[in-house]
Amino acid sequence: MSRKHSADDPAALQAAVAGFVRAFGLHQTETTPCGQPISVSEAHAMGELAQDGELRQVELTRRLRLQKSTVSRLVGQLTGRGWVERAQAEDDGRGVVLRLTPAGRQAAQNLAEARRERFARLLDSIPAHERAGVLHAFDVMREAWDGDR
Amino acid sequence: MSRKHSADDPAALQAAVAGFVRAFGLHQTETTPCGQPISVSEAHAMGELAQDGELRQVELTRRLRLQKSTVSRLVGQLTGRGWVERAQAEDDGRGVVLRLTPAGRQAAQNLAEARRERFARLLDSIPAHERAGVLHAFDVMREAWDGDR
DNA sequence: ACCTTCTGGTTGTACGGTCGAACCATGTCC
DNA sequence: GGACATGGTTCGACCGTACAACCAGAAGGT
Repeated sequence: MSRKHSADDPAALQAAVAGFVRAFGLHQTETTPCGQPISVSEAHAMGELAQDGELRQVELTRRLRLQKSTVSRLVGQLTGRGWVERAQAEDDGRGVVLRLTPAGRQAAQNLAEARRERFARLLDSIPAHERAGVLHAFDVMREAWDGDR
Repeated sequence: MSRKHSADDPAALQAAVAGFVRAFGLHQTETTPCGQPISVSEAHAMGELAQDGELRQVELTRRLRLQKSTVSRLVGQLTGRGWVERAQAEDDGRGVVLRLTPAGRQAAQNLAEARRERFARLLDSIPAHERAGVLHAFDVMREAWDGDR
């Protein structure tokens, strides 16, 4: 596929990442790569909430790496859908605690299922002997990126 | 980082990809992950043009996986910056051929350099023995994604 | 030749995600 | 108690993308 490139050539890595990004359609904002009618950030937010049960809004902001204003609006949309409810933090009068409603839990489950199916199909297309390596690679990349940013 | 997960668990792959996407800040539209003051799509377009020298607009559309209207506007911006010029295709009266201007070539070179530096730093943060694997992983992912979409 | 259909591009319109700044309330520290 | 920091909200703006309508040139059939 890619032209001759050593593994130590930055251009090779760049090309590989760029290809991946484009293929996944990560610049298309209003649809999740898995085809769900929900924005990527919303999907991520739902994932975090489903996983943690309860989450401080500021913590969600940190995890999503967005501005607090953006997250505020984002959460507003999710509550608008009836998926999330806000509550006052007990230990901090300023804080907002986010929690999934029953409908939200259902939605998160559906999202997770769709995602699981999509990724299961994807996984099927990855030769079995490559899987562990691929998985590992993304972790390595994320850590490396965080490490020197 | 992630909890115990087998390499055959779709959720593991999903989590790995999600983490990577967020870490790279791919939702920030008007800055390239490398910190350049240019949109991701513009950067990709410049890369393609620099690589091919000449490119039919429709081909660029295909490679960037965008709508033709979006690309038309995108190209308009690049010509506005004086980086790209449009010409009539010789073999097709409808077609538009895109070419970098000298300034565009310079800009592309600067972008490439910034990208190279960023990825070189990133590469430095990746243990040497992981590099080939990481590189390979992105290719595998892209192919797998294309394969069953 | 003519008509139809397809294809490459452009323009208008709308939508939606993100940011920055201004502002408020609460917590924290000296 | 005053100064500063922190968590949230609201407002205004920007920009990338999609969809639809439209146009002009190409391709193919009759």
